[in-house]
Amino acid sequence: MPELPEVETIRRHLEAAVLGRRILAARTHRRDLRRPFPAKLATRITGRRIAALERRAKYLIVRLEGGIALLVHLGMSGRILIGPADARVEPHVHFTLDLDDERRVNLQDPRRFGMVDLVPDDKLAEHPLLRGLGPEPLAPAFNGPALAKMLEGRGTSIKAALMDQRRVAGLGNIYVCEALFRAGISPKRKAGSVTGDRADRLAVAIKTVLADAIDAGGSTLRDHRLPSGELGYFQHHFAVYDHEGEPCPGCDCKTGIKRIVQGGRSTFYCAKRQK
DNA sequence: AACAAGACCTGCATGC
DNA sequence: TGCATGCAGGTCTTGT
Repeated sequence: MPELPEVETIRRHLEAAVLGRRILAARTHRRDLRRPFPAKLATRITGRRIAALERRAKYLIVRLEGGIALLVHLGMSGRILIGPADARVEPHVHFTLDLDDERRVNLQDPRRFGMVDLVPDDKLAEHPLLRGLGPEPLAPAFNGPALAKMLEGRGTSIKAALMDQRRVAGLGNIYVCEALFRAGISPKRKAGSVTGDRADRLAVAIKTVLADAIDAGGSTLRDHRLPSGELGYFQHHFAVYDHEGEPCPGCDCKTGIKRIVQGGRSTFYCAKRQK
């Protein structure tokens, strides 16, 4: 499910809804997701207040008082929903936090590709899952030259390079396709050939598509929900993603939007407009 | 070292 | 109706 805009949307809504609340009870409802839940997780976080909500790439970081943080990844199908603390636990809800205002935070993830870890604040920066991540694309320092440098010498496709979290952090299949369309760059182009003006255009396209998607609450194809249960609606603004066979919104070409497979994932693009 | 392919899981749409 | 197939927002591991 979630790429950077979906995680950022969830982060913002959680910040408004649960910042400062105390965890009265925490429960895991199975022993693992993609990886095991940390040992004694519930015991170690019970009684603590939620001190900050942050995001790095597609990871949500829930800082708790006392110098520890939950590191959460939502995989493909994960959501975080807030509901009443006395409600029945829904199917596929694997982790719950009962708060001091009679509400419950539910982590629901049918495919269980997500994960939760518990990390001391001073160990976060060197955590194995965060250590190797590339730059945040919405940071001011991310620009054409910085992007070109990350892509320098890469023989792989620009599509595959942008999907690689070590190069740019937080992009996934949807927003890579959409950014390449906005920048007029073919997904098949060699990553290392994206330099100069092209890299400038791509950096701007990445920033704007992410910002637009965050403004729209992310994209709900199937699973993504805001913590309130509301849908995101950026899917209505896709130019190419999931639009195989439809006319290209940017030109009058006859072929329309094509779908190819790169690295086992669908890529959508306009062969005329993207070079 | 870089890159592609396979594995991990469930649910849903499609077609026979 | 039932069953098989393929596909889905991501990463991690394995093999070339």
